[in-house]
Amino acid sequence: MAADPLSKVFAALADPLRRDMVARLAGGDATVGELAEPYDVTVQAVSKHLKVLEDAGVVSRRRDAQRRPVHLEAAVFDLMTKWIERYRREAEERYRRLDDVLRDLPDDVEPLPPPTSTAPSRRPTPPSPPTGATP
Amino acid sequence: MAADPLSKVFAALADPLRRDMVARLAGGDATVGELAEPYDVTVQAVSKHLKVLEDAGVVSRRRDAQRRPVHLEAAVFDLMTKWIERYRREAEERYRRLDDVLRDLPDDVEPLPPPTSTAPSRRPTPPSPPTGATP
DNA sequence: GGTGTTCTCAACCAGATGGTTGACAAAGGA
DNA sequence: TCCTTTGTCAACCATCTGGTTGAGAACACC
Repeated sequence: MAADPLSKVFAALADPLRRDMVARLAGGDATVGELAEPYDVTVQAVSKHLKVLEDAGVVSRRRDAQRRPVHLEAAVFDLMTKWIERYRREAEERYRRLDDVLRDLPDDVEPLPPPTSTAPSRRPTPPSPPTGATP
Repeated sequence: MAADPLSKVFAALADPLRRDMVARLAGGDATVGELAEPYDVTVQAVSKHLKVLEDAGVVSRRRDAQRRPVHLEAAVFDLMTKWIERYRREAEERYRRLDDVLRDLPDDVEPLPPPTSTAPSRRPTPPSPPTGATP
């Protein structure tokens, strides 16, 4: 379970029940019992889910007597959006450039059938294999 | 594996090797062999990873003779950012309001010690239990 | 002190996941 | 035609995951 932060956040939100809890926590803190109430699972299961979310930094827990109010940490979302936006933008940029190329083609050139051949070996960096792609 | 789309996308990106492949695909399409090259795993393993990404709609594959060029589908990222931004905004909104309340407190009220008691039972809606939080 | 409430920990189980090897299909080139 | 390249499929294996039950810790209240 020593995964990188980004993997943990994505994995934490890959579960619909956990996403549902996050959605509810966006409306205010809640105890474990309150969170478990609408679901057809034991409190223990919910407690495990919360541990996953906490481990990923998505939520934090205080101590209030025997209760453990859960609090949504909106900050981690930045981590994801940054990663997503980075590569989305890069990909879109690439298509914009491709469009330019196609538009600027002199008329006597055949307009390329389907763009078959793989991108011209423009691999940006041999991205240091399994580092987690989190530069 | 009949998970909802959002779960599939999050799960697909929860693996560092898959995220790394996405990062590289943002720079241009690539074949399975090219993608596998920098990693210390078999081509079969990479093929499996690509199936996960394809199943989640993150990539698509063409057919080019015996090659299968892989293409990044930037569109699915919208799905994620929408979900993320929605609850991030909701949570931040909540804190803005909390700040307002604290600022507008009459001076004779004790400024609240550490904010201990759970949020005032303001659970917005019993959010239709295990629907997947994908409204 | 005893009781009830809230929550976590440990052990267990079924199913998913990520990796391997081996076989094979499909296409290009000798 | 035969061989090589490229990739998938199938079987197998170890580990992770999400659920359960049972036990117990920590605290409030009688």
